[in-house]
Amino acid sequence: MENDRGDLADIVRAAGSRSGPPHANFDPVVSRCHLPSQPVVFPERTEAPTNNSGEYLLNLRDPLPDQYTGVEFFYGAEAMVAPAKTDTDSSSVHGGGRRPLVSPELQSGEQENDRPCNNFSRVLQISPGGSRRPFPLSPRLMKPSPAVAREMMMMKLMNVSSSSAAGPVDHGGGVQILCPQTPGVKRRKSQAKKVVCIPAPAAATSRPTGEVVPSDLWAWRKYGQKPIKGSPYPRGYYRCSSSKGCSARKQVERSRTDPNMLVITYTSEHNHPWPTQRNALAGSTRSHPFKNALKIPGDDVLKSPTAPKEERREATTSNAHLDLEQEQEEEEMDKPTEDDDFNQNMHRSYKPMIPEADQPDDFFADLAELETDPMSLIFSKGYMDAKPDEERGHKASDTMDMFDWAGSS
DNA sequence: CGCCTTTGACCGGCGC
DNA sequence: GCGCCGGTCAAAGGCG
Repeated sequence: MENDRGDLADIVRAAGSRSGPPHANFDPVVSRCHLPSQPVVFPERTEAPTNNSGEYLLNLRDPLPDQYTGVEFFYGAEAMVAPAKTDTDSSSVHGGGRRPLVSPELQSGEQENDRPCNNFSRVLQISPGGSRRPFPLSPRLMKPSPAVAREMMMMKLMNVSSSSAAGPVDHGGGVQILCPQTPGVKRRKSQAKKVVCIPAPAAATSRPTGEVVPSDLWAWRKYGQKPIKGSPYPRGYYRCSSSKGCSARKQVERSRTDPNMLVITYTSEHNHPWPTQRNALAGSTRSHPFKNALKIPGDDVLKSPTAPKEERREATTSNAHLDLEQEQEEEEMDKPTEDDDFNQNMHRSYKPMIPEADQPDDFFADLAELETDPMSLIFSKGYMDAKPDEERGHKASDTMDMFDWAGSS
C-alpha cells in the first residue's frame, strides 16, 4: 500500500529544490494567471510598452521554468495580492524585467533602455484584448523550441485552444496556468501545485451523460471524489497509475465561476518517464489508448453530482460512447474559431531556447495538419520521440512538462 | 487477473 | 477543543 500520508511535504520540498533560484522563494500555493483576453493589471510596470501595432511588450519576471516560455500567461489580479517588490528583488513574482523578446522594431533602442531589469531573458508578448491578429514577430521567433512545439502539439491535440472569446471575469476562455504565488496569502498547506484551466468541450455542457475532454497522456487512477463547498461540482482526485510509487496527483473539477472551464490541479510530479504505452489500462474497459488519452479521467466530475450512478458509469466505460464522443470532439476541433484562435495564439511569443536548426520544420503546417493523424504526425515529425524512454536514455518527453508542476525543469 | 471507478470512512489542517 | 472541510484510504464491484 502506498504511503500517501506524511511524505508529501518532503516531496514538495524536494521538488521545490529543483526549481532553481528563481522559484526558491515562492510560496508554492498557487495564484491565478490569465490569458491576455482580459484586462491586465500590470505588476509594477503599469505602463506596458507597446509597439506600433499596439501589442503589449511585457517585462515580467517569470517564475516558471523555461518550458513555459512558449505558453502565454501573465499575472492577474489575484497574483497581485502580495505586496509588490522592487525590480531588483529577484524573489518577486511581479515586476522586474527580462530581456525583451521583441518585435524587430523594438529589439533595440528605447525598449532596451526601458526595461527595469536586464538580468532576465524572457518577456511575454501579448496582443491586447485577445486580438486575433497574428503577432508580428521576427522570423526567429516564429517557431517554438522543440519542447514548446511538443507542448503546443499536445495542447492542440488536446483541443486546448486559446480562444479569444470574451469570457467571465476570471479568464479568457483559454488555457490558464496558475502560477506560484508570492508570500502573504494564507492557504491550507504549503504545497507546490500547478493549476491548468482548460476549456471543456462544448459538448460537455450539452450532453447529459459522459464527456470527452482533453487530457494529458499520463495514466491516472481515480482514488476519490469529494463535493466541494461552494461549488456545485465535485472534485475528482487522481493519482498517476503509470508507475508504482509515482507520487503525481491531480485534481479535476469544473470551475465554479464558469462550468465551461475545467480546473486541473497537478500536485507533486512524476518520477518516471512519460508512458509510451498505457500499461495501466490492461484489463480496463477504458482500453483505447488514444481515445483514452483524449478523455480526462474524471469526466464524471463534470456531470451533475446527482446524476444516476448507472448513467455515470455508462459515460466512462462504454467504448461505443467513446467513439461517438471522439467523433463529436473531432467536430469540435474542426470548428474554425477554435483553430483560428489557437493558431493565432501560436504565433505569439516563443523564444528559441535551442539552436534554430534543431527546431521542427513546418511547425505551423504540422499544427494545422494535426487533426488528420495526430499521433503519427507527432511521432514522425519528431515532436515526440516514439522510442521507449529507456532507449532514449533521458527523462520523459518534456511535452507534458507544462502539466507537471512548476518546479520541474 | 489486474486494472478501473465508486463511495463511505477516516485523518489532519485550519478557523473560531 | 470543536467542528468544518479537503484529501486520502480501502473495500466492493465492474470490465475485458
